Amino acid sequence: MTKVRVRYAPSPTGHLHIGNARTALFNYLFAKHYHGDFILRIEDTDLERNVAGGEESQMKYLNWLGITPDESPTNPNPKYAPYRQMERLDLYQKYAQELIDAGHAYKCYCSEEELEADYEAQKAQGVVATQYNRKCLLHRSKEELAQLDANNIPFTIRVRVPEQETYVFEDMIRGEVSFESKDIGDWVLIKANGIPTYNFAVVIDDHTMEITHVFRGEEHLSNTPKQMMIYRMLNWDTPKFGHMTLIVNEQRKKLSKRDNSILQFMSQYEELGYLPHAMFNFMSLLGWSPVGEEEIFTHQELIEQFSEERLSKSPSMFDPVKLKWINNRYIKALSFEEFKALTLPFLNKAYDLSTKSETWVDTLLHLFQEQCSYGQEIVTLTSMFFEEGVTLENDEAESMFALDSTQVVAHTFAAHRPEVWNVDTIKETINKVKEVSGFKGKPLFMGLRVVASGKVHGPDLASTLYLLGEERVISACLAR
RNA sequence: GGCCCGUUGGAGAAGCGGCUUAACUCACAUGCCUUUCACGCAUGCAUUCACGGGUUCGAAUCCCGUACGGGUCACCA
Repeated sequence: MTKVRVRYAPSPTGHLHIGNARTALFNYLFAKHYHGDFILRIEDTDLERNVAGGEESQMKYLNWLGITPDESPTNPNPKYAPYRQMERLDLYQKYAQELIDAGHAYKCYCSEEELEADYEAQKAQGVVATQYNRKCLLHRSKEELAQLDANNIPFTIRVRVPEQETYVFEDMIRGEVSFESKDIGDWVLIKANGIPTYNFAVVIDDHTMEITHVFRGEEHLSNTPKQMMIYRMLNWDTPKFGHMTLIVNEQRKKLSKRDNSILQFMSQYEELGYLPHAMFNFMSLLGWSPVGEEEIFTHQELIEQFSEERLSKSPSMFDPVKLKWINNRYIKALSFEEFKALTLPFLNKAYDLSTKSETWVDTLLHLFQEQCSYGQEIVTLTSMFFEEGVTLENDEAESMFALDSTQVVAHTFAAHRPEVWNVDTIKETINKVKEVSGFKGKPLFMGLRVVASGKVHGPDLASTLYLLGEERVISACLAR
């Protein structure tokens, strides 16, 4: 069997998007599972949408995720280089000319205005799936075409779509899929500016780079017959295709980059303090499922377990709750030092820590590692320790606060306040309160908690009181 | 509208003709543990797989139709 070669081919139009990242991930997993190569190719033929730094950003976040290309623009294999389409223009021209010579393609001098007018006319007649009317193939004389050419009228190169051909392929995910050539109009191979369209360039590149398998989003399914016809005309073998499910939002709509209700870029998750391995793990579950019951996997396990046969056909919903859950699992597994390195910058940015001791900060961080689901969450998780005063959070807190036992417990605590304020002495004091007041369990713990913090839930009580600070806790107790 | 794809619990999702009286995960509920909370652990949560028909001894799984949802129809990728 020939070596597996797959590619991820983004256009450098922005940051790495979750959909693209997942495409890259599955291609990578597939390649590594079969000990093949994963190639990064840049499809920069849309000059208007290219953004400066787009390519670097793609690489940066691929790298962040731990997806390392075996070949890329910055790490080329001379046999296949270059890896940017704009550097391969000669190649596309060469094959376009070959197709013209063979009668499979022709020059089209129709202007955009003409085309638009024609599409409008077709629509007026009730045609919804408009196609090019083949004016330049059928309805212009040789003389007219020569004249247009002599006048340097800009032209595109269109493929002459064969009559009555059927394009059947065995999709690695969907099984047999077929399309009819009559449903496809003569499409553009080379744009008027001399740059190839995606559907043409991708064929030339995949073939010349010896790509064996192509995993891409479902939105490319209907591009496949267009590409297949080029493979046929050039007498090339097609790679194997696998069309992955769309990632949809809660409204079951394809994730749109303009949809702000969901964070969709790797950069955003990095900024929020999500862990790359958790993202990697989460995305692997978007349209793929493992064999067993476990859902948490390392890189290596994912590579070993990955199988294209377990790729799903139905759309997968992007579930931020599950992402948080997975990320929390990874955060729990962090060493305290790692957790601190992750969260401290967020804390520092949000609050003034200059008056706090290192012990105080460490105690705080220790307390929340279990429940923290992403770096920045530490800010909201710990907000009560940076606020002035106490606000009862809800009805439950209010009724707890109102209990007589609560008053007794609070005053007893204040009366027996420890000489030195730390977690151990506070624990001793709580026990002292138990002895003196006779209250234990819920009335004791909840009472103190609600008086000091206004909340009925929270981390370990002694640590909470310690962090809240002696002055605040005692004055709150006395005020009750 | 043409073409293509999908439809399993509150959510994700397994299932590929009998081992399924439908895994697993999240969420939710209850119990245990913990002097409180959280963590953890245990248990519960679809008599049913969009709907209708068919094939079969047997169907969530195969076939046909209907409904609903989605994708795509560019000189974008």
